[in-house]
Amino acid sequence: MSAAAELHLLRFLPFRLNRLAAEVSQNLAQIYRQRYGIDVPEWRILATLGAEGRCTAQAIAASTRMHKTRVSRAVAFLRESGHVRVAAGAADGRETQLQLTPRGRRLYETLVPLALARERELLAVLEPALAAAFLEALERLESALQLPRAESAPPAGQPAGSRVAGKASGRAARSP
Amino acid sequence: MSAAAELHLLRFLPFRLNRLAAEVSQNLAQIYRQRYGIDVPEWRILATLGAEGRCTAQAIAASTRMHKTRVSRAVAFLRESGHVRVAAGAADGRETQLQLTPRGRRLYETLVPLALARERELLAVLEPALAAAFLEALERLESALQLPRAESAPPAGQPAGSRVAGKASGRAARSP
DNA sequence: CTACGATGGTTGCGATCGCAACTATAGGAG
DNA sequence: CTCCTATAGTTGCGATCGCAACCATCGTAG
Repeated sequence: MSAAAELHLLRFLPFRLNRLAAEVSQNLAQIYRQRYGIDVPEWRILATLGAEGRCTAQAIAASTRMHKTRVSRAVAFLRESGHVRVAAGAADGRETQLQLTPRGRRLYETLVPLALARERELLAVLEPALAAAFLEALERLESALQLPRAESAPPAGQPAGSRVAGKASGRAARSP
Repeated sequence: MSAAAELHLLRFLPFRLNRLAAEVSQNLAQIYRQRYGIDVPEWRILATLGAEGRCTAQAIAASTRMHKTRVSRAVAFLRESGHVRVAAGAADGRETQLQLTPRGRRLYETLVPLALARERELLAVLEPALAAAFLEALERLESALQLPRAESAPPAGQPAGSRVAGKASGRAARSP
């Protein structure tokens, strides 16, 4: 009866998930931190606004599960740097509709290909069937934990974005 | 042509991994933070020492990929709280061999079942084949990113710890 | 119209983290 | 033996984060 289970950290799922996520994030974050002067929270806001067009800070916080203070500060930074501005039609006096400026859009369009390339690079180490299973499992876990999920299934073969672009250019660097 | 690639954050793998890991971690961390007064870094050290028996701070940092200052501070805390002590046979004057005190061992043996239960609970939302695929994919990704991995495959059915010992019980609560 | 609870967003503050610098010991090279 | 470099571990410091408190506005009840 008195069986104390042994636990090897390197086989413990929560630890492994954390470590993997941290590693993946750091790789990617370093690129847009050093080259474009933005950090993870800022990137998430750019990505949300880039896809959604416009939404409130509250909506960003809800879908990304970032704390609202984190969103607030990152938005303040992006507004000062001219990547984000408040949208005109302010229905509710409390909320602030946000959207990308042209400059923010250019930065977004510069970052997206990098992000997608990194994602593909990651999934490339899994053969297609395994990758599909992995994504399926991810979806299940997210569902079980009641995390916000994208509605429709991604176009087969491309887990995240899919479209390609003629555009490339855009020079939206920063540094402070 | 200027169709910029769209990227939906909710389908973007690095983001999803981060969010999932944070969610899983937080769930678990809250338990041993509130009930036992230890935090994630401390837990990782307990887990490492519990399984390894004894090792240096450097070894802990390497295998967990925590920054050495984080390890240093967590070890300091665990030593003050009487869960960890320096082991006798100090070969090298620079390093410090660490090990659990009996009290640390009791806390470890209290936490392990909670951790394993949580892990099982998580994997239970995946049917066995999918869970196996998920773990396989995880392993591949870790390998691709050159993260430290456990050597031998886990006994089928039990992803993490498995072994039993004679010891059990112990009441090792704390709070500060 | 005024009062009041709820919500969107910001700010003060304490805690944590990582980097860089530091101390101390180890292990050669001359 | 002394110098020099590398490694184990600690500490000072600035940056980030989350919580709680706060401000402003909305919606509703009286």
